[in-house]
Amino acid sequence: MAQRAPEEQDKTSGRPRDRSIGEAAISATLEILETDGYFAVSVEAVARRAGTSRPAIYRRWSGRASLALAAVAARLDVPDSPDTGCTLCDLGDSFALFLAAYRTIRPDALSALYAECASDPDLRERYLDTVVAPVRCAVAQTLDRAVARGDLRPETDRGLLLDMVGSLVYYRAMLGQEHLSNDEAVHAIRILLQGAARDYGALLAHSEAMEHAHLHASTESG
Amino acid sequence: MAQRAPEEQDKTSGRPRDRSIGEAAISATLEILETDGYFAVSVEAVARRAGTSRPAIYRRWSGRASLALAAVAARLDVPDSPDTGCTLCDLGDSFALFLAAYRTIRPDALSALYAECASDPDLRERYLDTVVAPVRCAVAQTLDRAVARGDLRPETDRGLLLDMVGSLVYYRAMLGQEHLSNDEAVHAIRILLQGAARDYGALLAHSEAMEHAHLHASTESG
Amino acid sequence: MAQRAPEEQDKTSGRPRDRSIGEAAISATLEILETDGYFAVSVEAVARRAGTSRPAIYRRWSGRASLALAAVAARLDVPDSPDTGCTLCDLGDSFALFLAAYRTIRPDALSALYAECASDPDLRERYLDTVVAPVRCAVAQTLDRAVARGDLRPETDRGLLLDMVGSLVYYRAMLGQEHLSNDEAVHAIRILLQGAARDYGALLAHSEAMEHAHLHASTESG
Amino acid sequence: MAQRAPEEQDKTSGRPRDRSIGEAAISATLEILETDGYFAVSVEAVARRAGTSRPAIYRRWSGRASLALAAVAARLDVPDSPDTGCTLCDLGDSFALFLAAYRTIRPDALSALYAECASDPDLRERYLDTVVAPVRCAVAQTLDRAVARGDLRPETDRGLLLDMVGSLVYYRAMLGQEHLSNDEAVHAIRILLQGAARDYGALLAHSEAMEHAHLHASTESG
DNA sequence: TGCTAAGCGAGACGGTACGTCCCGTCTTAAT
DNA sequence: ATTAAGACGGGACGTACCGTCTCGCTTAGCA
Repeated sequence: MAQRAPEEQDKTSGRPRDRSIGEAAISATLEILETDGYFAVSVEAVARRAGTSRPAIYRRWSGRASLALAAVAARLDVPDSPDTGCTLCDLGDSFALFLAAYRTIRPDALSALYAECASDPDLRERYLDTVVAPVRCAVAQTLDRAVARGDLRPETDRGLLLDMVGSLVYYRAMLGQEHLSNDEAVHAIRILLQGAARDYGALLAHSEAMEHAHLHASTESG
Repeated sequence: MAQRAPEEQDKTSGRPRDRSIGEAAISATLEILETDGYFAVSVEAVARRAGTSRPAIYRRWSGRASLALAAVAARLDVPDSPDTGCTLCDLGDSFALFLAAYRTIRPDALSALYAECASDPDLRERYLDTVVAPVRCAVAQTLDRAVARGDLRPETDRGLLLDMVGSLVYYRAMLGQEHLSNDEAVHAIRILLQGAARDYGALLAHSEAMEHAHLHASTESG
Repeated sequence: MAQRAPEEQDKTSGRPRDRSIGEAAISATLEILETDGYFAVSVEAVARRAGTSRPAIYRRWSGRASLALAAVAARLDVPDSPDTGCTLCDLGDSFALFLAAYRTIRPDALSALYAECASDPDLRERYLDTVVAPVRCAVAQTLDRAVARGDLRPETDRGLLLDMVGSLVYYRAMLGQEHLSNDEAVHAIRILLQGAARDYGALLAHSEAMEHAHLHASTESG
Repeated sequence: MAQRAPEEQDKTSGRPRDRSIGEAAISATLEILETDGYFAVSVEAVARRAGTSRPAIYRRWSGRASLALAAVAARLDVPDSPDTGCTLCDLGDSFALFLAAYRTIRPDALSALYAECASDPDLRERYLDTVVAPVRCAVAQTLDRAVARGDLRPETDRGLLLDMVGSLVYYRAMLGQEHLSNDEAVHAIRILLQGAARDYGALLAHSEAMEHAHLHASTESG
């Protein structure tokens, strides 16, 4: 009762699905989501706006939540984890990527969508995989590399640190009137790494050197 | 279109409102919330379980969200901010209080409730005041005292630190399968204060001393 | 699963039914019936054209057949049986009344409606009562009076005679491209009464005398 | 959009149509018609029961009505008009033949089928040709012979008389709980011919003589 | 024998209409 | 004036079935 996503059509016989309907439905959903919020999204309304019929929607998704999730997933650019060699920079870039991704989605849509997904295990998993995981995953890789470089204290609970980064973004993405700003992100990273890094000063120095190198590179290439 | 809370009845004439109906409705709402989750809460269901009629509910609240919010508010014990004189202990206690408070509410109920409140400015404000503010407020006082004692670095962004604490609790309260554990809370505080404290070692020492004093006190009184 | 007709609302409490919706539905049904035929009548289409919703229709009728039957019943003027004292005239008038009544309804609507009613005993009975019975009844009274006057041969099967009159009208009303004409009706009556009357010549004479009387009356009063 | 009957395949190339599919479909239709009535007939149901697919049906008929009509046509034995030389007997035999033919078809099927055919001119014509015409035609021939013999009054409207006979059978075949009985048919003929015959007594006498001859013949041959 | 065209079963398609649920409102009678 | 009762008008639901279409294969008849 959850996915039935368009991409899953591997059937050998039968009339092939009209791809444009699925796309129109996703577009319509995103429009409604942006214009009137999650609760204005209904299979009925989406079908109407997409110029199609309810059954055509139900053939592709199991209901409102599944549809909205697909729409949000289509909107979310899943960012690749940055790898500059500098833990501080990577973390900053990770934050920036998340923020960029979530900024395309109305804050309340996320909470409403999650709320509706929460009661269905399948859907909940898809939500976490689609919306939460990419963010966590990118940060996780960054942290893994930091660990590999020996930048973090050995006793640091990586999972918790992950949550502390992720939760901050989410908190604002879901509850906030506005998303986290870049300045706030930089500040938060400082606090977290001052607490978690083996030698924050060294990281900072490295970062600044990188920045200079980058500036030089930019200057030279420019 | 939002509150119409029971306490607002100032009418001078006519049959007075039966106060027990409001109470029964709140109880019924809490029961349904715990048993079957937020989406099982409907004015219909609450009226039925409270042994009253739908219009009687609508006379007191504007709808499901308003009603559920009132119920959650009734459930949440707003904790007083602890003041032990030790920043580390205070922060730990603050965490513990929030966790205790939120633990009485199903994680998904919070996100669903917020989602529904988000579209109505009045309701949204009430939600933030009722559910979010107490947590933030208690931590804020703790942080203020820490600042007053000179325990934090001067450049620390107190608001951001506040969000980092609050968001962690919320993140887990709303998204998590389970709420934050005490161990995780302790660990998180360590990271945050190692980052934000002027001298984390001193705070730690103070805390341990307090703990010993407390242990002695307990021992002596026991 | 059949009637639930608007007139049956005797409830003591609760919001009273909006009478105009029922009327609009009947009107809409009649319009569709006339314009596009029985098969274009659907609860959906009627609700749309009546500017209301499907449930509002279902609250009043059990479905398409029931609704269409009510509409046809509203259209059919149930004629009073004529009583001129002249069997020939009465029968002629009866025919004319039926024809006038059925002429307001598309021939194919009757057969389609009956076809759909036939499978539901309740509905079938209502159909017979509403559409068929009035016609039969009026003729039956005419024949009864003829019998009372001694105008018919004693061995005549009154029920069969009734069917022979009714069937002729129905046959044309349901199957025919066009309804029975007045001339055909007069001719049919002659055939039937020549066969069934004790003394057809006397009836004819009587009828002509009546006609003259009527003409004189008309002349005198005119 | 109406017939597309199996016999119309004149294509010169390509795989020829599998004749057995058409036959299986007709059989399946008749079975469903008898067992569950007209409304249980659907292209889907027929295809399933005939062990074939929906498109295969649609290749042969335009839809349910067309299919059902073909099935009914296959069932109806078109009776030859009897010619005994006796008007009364011929008419009685004609009635009997119709009744026998229609008795093989559920009364409600006729009205439902006609109702559905009525909206499509092509189909309507086919219905009249297939179901109605044979009956009318056989009676018409009987009446023609009666006219030729001088048995009917010259002023009799032959078409109307035709309708009076046909309508009576139809009326009962379509509307009735049960078909017309033989006794009723005899009685109806008496009424009609008493009205339409030049000399009913002579016809009656002739008929009785025939009957005797027939009895004798039967006796002799038996 | 190989090609071609139309047949075939299978099954999903797009869409209409269905009959139902539940929401939030309104009316009535009674307290 | 407010209560409990309960029906109201209506938005949306999820489903059944319609008639169509696409597929991959089969099957004749023409070349």
